[in-house]
Amino acid sequence: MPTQPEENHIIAERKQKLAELQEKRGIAFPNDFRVENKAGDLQAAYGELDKDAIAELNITVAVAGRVMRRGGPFVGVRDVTGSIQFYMPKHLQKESDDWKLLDIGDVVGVTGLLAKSGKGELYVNVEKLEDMRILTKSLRPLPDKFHGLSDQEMKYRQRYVDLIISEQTRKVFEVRSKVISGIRQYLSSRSFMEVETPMLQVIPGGATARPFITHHNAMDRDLYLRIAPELYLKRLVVGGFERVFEINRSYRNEGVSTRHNPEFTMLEWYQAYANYNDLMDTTEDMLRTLAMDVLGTTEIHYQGHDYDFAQPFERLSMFNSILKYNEQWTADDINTLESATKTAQSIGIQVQASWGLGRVQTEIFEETVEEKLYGPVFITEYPAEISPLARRNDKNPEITDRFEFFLGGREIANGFSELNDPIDQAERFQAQVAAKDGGDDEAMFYDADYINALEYGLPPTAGEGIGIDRLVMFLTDSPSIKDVILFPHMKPKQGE
RNA sequence: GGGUCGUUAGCUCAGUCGGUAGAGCAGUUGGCUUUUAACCAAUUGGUCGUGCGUUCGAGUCGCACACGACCCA
Repeated sequence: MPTQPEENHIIAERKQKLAELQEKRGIAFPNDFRVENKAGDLQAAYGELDKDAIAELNITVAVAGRVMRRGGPFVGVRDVTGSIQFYMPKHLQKESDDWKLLDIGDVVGVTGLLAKSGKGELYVNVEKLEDMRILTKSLRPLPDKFHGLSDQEMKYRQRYVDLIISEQTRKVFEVRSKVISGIRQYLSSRSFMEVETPMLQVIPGGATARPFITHHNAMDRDLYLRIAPELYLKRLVVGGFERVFEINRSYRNEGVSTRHNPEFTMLEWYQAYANYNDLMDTTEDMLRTLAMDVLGTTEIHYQGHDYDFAQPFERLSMFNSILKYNEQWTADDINTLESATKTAQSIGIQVQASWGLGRVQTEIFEETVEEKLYGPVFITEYPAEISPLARRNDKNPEITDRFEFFLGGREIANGFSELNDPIDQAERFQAQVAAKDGGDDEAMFYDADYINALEYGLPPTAGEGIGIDRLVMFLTDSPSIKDVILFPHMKPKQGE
């Protein structure tokens, strides 16, 4: 496994340089430099002017950043907004300790006159010895300036190095930040209130998933990390906050893959006096708005396929989607428990005796349809059997007013009209408990306080969750969830 | 959990049939001084992921393990 050693000759040399800085300047890590200008602002304001025009302006600037490139007397410096170079005249090179001890990777503060080189690049012309200072000596060499970091493992484990080196990586996380602030803005402007609900829960609810267990020492009892905020958010709607949302982490004790990280970020929002059709409309509008605001276009390229959010999103029932993507079957093959079981078994699904028609259809759907759903598409009419928190459809109580939203063959969102009948909800919890007792460790717990809340009366409400990580993957053309999480889960290395 | 591939200098990578460990970048020294992956000359730098085995001899062959990537469940 590739790892940087504690020490090598380059690190030893740089430590020696740091000691010299300490000796010659007294202070090795100064913190008195005042940044007056950002590189990106200077490029935007003066980058287009010609050499003489800039000289006439006679502007003194003070910039700071990390040294990324050295070319003789010219040194490229990057700050959070962009890059600019400084020029160190020959006579100062001979006198300046900071210059002699300078390495790529050091953080410098530079003051001088703004100028433009013969090649048309802006630079800061250093004129006095004290105007080029090493602010932070970097002891570790940066990766190859041309090839960068190609080792995926090091990119994930040492993200700080990846961020220093890779413009592409910085861009991904800038998009992520804009997506999240864009969602906040979108919902806030529509009178949704942002709230925070417990991550440490006595009864983990709101999803079918295995939770992480942790321990509270003072109470001497186990607690669960939440698998979803759903049941708490609906308690708030009971309390009268008619529109609430939360963007935060949930935790699921599952395997790690290109689509799963044990901790992931979800948006959930709940709206009283709305139903699942309203949610689909909102989802469509929100994603369209986000794409425009964050990427500046509704046309998105993801892993070899093109998508256009300007077009209406497809809506298709689960039942019809199975037929659409499996032309060899007719409705009769999947519309009774007997025929659907036969169909499921024909494609290798091990049908359990306890499964009803809805569960069997869902398994067929997941096996044969999901990965083909490039979308954007809403799959609707999820069976009640696998939707223990969703409202039953008025015409067909076997299905619910629920949908899942797919992009690029992946589930991105899940929304439904909320089940607000406390008696039905209690029965469905009991069915989940029975499944749990039967060995399904993803089944839900019985949450008596949630039933209590429903008994006070949950207004007719619709709620939805969107996986932010997967959405950001899509918007940044990232193949792995690890690419959109700053510090993704990695196995500890031996000895850690 | 299974399969395939990968792990060699700080970084990016070569390494033939099993026979003294290589390059570019970075570093060091000197030169050059309006460069644009700066250039010129010289030069330093290695637990070949870890362990065991086969062999006179292993970066190379075998087995096990660790971590990662991809695919499958």
